[in-house]
Amino acid sequence: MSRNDRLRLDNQLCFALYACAREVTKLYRPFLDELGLTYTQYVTMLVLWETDEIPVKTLGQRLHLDSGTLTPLLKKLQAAGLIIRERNAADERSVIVRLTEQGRALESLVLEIPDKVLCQTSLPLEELSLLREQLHKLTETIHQSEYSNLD
Amino acid sequence: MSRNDRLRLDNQLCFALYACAREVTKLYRPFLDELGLTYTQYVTMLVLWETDEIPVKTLGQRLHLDSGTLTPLLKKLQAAGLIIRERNAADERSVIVRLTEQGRALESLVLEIPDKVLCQTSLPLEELSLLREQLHKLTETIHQSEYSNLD
DNA sequence: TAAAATTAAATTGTATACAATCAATATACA
DNA sequence: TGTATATTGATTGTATACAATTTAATTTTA
Repeated sequence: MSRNDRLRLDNQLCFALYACAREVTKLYRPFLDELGLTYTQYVTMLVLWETDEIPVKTLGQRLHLDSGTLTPLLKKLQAAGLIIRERNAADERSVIVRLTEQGRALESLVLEIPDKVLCQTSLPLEELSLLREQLHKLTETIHQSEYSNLD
Repeated sequence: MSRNDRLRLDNQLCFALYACAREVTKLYRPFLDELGLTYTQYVTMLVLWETDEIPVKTLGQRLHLDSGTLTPLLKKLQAAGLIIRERNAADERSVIVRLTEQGRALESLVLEIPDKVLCQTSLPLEELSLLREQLHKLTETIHQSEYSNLD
């Protein structure tokens, strides 16, 4: 690749990711708006539906988000009646997030959303699945290299 | 895929994109910090190095960003002396963004960054290139479907 | 075991994102 | 021509992201 081409926006993997992530997120918005959830709140709920009673720390590791993002977001979910936050009695430094009945019930209203969104991409399921695996791999590799940089 | 699996975070293409995009962006931060640029400011500069003297509107289409994001960002780039913003004399509704000498000079300091970042992903170039193409395709498909929804 | 180091959240400050609205300008067309 | 419509940026308000710092609790260690 020539010196010039290397900086072309369309040759940047980072920009392809950045733009694509935002476009896909936009597809979720109309569905999530109906439920009063933002996209980040939605993925947070996905984790909680998988693993209830989880420390903020673990939630952050799962979502690649820190407390600066999660604390205000979780306060909003709590204000909406979907979760409860309480200190871990065994270790008061830790805050445990727990679903309310209402929070648990919301899962059934969300079940169809991923399919509806994927349909709009009009790509074969297999291709989407492959893409997802490649992204996981890349994310993991980067994450590993970040940890190894802590030496 | 079972009813349960469909909502698993790790099965969501959207989350794979969302997390991966943020991880890759983080790889740029140390390099961009040295130059006093944020990631969004960096991709904005990439467009300007390709196409100088561009309306805000076109810049937004290229970056998939609207004026709510671009206006304050461009004011910061102007304050940093990298660009000039001026109304188009031929159409006063439009604002033209133009590089300063300093803005143009910055390109040479950025040339090596993409390679340095990609190295850290330790993926074969060919694989990265394929991934980029798939993302472009997906982004375009979504974008098209958004336009067709305007009926 | 008391001081030092570590850990987990919360807080603070800066910079996006983006929907919704507004204001200025330009265009269409009756 | 004169007005309705459309276009372009700017503004406002809400919600992330994330670095850096602070606070409180726990663990390590001299």
